Amino acid sequence: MAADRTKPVSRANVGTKRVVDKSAHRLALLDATACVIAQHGISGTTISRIQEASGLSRGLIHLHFQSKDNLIAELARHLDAEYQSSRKLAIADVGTDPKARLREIIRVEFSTRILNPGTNAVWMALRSECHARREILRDVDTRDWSIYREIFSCFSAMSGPASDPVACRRATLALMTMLEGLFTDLHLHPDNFNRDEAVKVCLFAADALELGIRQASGGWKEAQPED
Amino acid sequence: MAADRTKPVSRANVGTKRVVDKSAHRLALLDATACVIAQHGISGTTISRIQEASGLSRGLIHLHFQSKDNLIAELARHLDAEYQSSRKLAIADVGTDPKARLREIIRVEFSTRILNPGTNAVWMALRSECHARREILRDVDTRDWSIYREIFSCFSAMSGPASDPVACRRATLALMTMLEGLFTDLHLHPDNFNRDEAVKVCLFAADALELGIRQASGGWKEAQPED
DNA sequence: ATTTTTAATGGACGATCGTTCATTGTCAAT
DNA sequence: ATTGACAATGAACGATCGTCCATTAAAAAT
Repeated sequence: MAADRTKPVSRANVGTKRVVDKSAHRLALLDATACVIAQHGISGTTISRIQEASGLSRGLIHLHFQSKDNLIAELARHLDAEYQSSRKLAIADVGTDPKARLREIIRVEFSTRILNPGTNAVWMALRSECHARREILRDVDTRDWSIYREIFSCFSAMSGPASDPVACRRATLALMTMLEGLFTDLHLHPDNFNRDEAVKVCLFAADALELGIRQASGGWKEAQPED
Repeated sequence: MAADRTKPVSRANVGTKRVVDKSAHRLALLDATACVIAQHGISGTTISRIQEASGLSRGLIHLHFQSKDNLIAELARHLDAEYQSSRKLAIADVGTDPKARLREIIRVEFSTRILNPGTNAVWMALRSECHARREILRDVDTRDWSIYREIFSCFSAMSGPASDPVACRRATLALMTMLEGLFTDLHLHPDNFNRDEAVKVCLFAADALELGIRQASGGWKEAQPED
């Protein structure tokens, strides 16, 4: 038994029950914070309310996160990471057909996993404060520009080899900002918002934008070779 | 002179120098509040900071507005009224040609009078809190749906008499949500944002959406009668 | 010239804010 | 069984919050 002493004890407690509980508390606090922000707005978000919503003790908040500001910054990081992984997982096994890919990219953005009134309200709140809290800017930045490259390549591929890159760029920005605007709509009208109709609006716009790219790329004759 | 006594004194002091000063202070406070929100976020907006930004006395805030919450609600009303009147004035003398009208509607939304980083940040902040502050919901609601009717009628007229109303509706929503999304972009990237390019993206999308409506309305033959 | 009315001031109030820290509870190692 | 390490607690702190109100200043009415 004394031989164990030679071990550096290695700090590798990771995996014990304790550690699990700790990270569970961490998640519970992040979740509670999100709930409070969604319900009371960022200006009504206080440590007391977060404590109440989480059911955990007051001091725990400063044990896991050092300050309230840091808690909010970590929430931004957490939400961004969750959004990114959810999205990438959801579109991982879609084929290479650009039209099908674009449809799926749009559909996924409106899936309940990614877009729901609660989470969306938190995104809006964090974004509105991005200048007062510089550290969250990267995490709330239009949900990452990786989606830009994906949509751009879809439009490029859909519109044929001679597609005008400027037109593709504008179509991509148009669709991306549409998604943003629809999220705002959901935030303002959580009860009236119709997911299916929102998807249809996007799909209609995607088709229209493809037509726009084709026209901008000059001529219609060779524009529909494989349709 | 004594005869004046018979007058009910009529409380019609409106127009005196006093009243003018009063409303000037009111505007100064609203402006200062907007600046503080834009700079510090809604969670960093305090009476002290508003006082400091306005240069007026502390008690004045509660003299003009009864409470901080009411001050913010009045700011929402004020900004909405200013946006509405600016917009209507700007597109008042545009002709009836639907394409020209639509172009002007878009152009006006990105005019510095209506869209600037400071005001836009306040819109974002107020919107994010619309559920915690129900009284401002009407004023921050996607900048009024009057713009919906205008864009819809433009698309309808542009796409010919047989245009599919469902397609027109979707195109209108697409363009409106694009505007929303571009405002979010300006908020997140006030330095990178390019007004002219934003307008071009919208105009490109408007053209594309017109094509989309035409296609959805069935056939191309009679769709371009006057083009 | 005097009174009345109203705008404006800013010090002070209690409440609540975010944070700290001495203490307690709970496992793992000995 | 005892010890050491760390998670967890919540009472208490000073700071700042939004608000109130006694007081002053200034204009209007007499």
